[in-house]
Amino acid sequence: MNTSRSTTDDPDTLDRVTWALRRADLAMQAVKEPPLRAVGMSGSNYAVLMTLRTTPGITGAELARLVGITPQAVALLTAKLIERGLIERRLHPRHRSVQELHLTENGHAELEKAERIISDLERHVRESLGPQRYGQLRKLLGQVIQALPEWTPPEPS
Amino acid sequence: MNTSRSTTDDPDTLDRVTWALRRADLAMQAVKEPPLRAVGMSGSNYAVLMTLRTTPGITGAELARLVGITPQAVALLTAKLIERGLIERRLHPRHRSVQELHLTENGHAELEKAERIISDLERHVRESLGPQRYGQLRKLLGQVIQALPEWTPPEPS
DNA sequence: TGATATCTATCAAGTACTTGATGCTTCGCA
DNA sequence: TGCGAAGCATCAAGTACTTGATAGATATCA
Repeated sequence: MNTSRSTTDDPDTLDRVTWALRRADLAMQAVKEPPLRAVGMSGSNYAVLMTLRTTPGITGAELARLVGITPQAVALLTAKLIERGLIERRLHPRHRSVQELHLTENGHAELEKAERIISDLERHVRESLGPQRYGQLRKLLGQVIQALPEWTPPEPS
Repeated sequence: MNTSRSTTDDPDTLDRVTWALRRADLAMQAVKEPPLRAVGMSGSNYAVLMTLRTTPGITGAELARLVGITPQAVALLTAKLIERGLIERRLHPRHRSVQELHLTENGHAELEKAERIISDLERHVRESLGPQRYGQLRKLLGQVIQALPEWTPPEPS
């Protein structure tokens, strides 16, 4: 728990947004993983269920792209979640081999437990920053997400 | 390459900073991993070398905490980096069994190749956001990193 | 000085992914 | 209508970590 040294937080490195973003996400994972595990939900599980809630009926491949993992990994994850009865597969109306993924009733309930933890963390961040800067950060992150895909790596000189 | 659908970017989910942060880092990883690999450097490698540059003489355990992985994982990573001649171990002045990690001459040079890529990405983000908002984002992320460890998870009601 | 606690490194075994390759199904087009 | 291209799912094998446990070295304090 002592990050007091925090040598990586010196201006030289943190003045890069790319690095600050990485470190911030890392710190976020570090604090939210343990309580999530306590309610039986890993970070990946949460990401999958959360995505499934906002985009019901998504296919495995689409899910993979959104969460940032491979289709194979999705297959493994979903298999376990189906076994636990948190999600279910239905037939796709057009494609027969493709299968839609949906949250079950139980899945919604379990997700809600995790949500209580995350929204408390969210509240803490908002109160630490204040509503003004909290809103700014939210907006700026959205803009970064939009801007990133436009980038093309430089030619090796 | 088509993230045109982007269903997870809707206001309902992205209005959470915790989620936006995750997605932004994911998107960042997605664009920077391929070019980094092209110069023979994985994301973990880069993080290790970068941390070692700003904090020379760090121990494996300290490195593990800063990068957010286990000491065992550090041992595996460093073993390969030593084999490639990018870093080296020296004896710790006080503890005999503890070993300091340092970047080699070669390591600095290789890191520089990766740096060219990252700083180009950094430039793109800065130009997309504009200097004003870029600076804000940098500052806000720093504040989030500081605020996170203070949080304690809620009691299960 | 010597017992206890702490921090380091590392071995062993398991888990969560990855890259690579294949078959099936639908779609666009001649 | 039939051919080729593209997208989805899944099998197999390898890699990058993880949790769990152990041993050695130093600091703390009675």
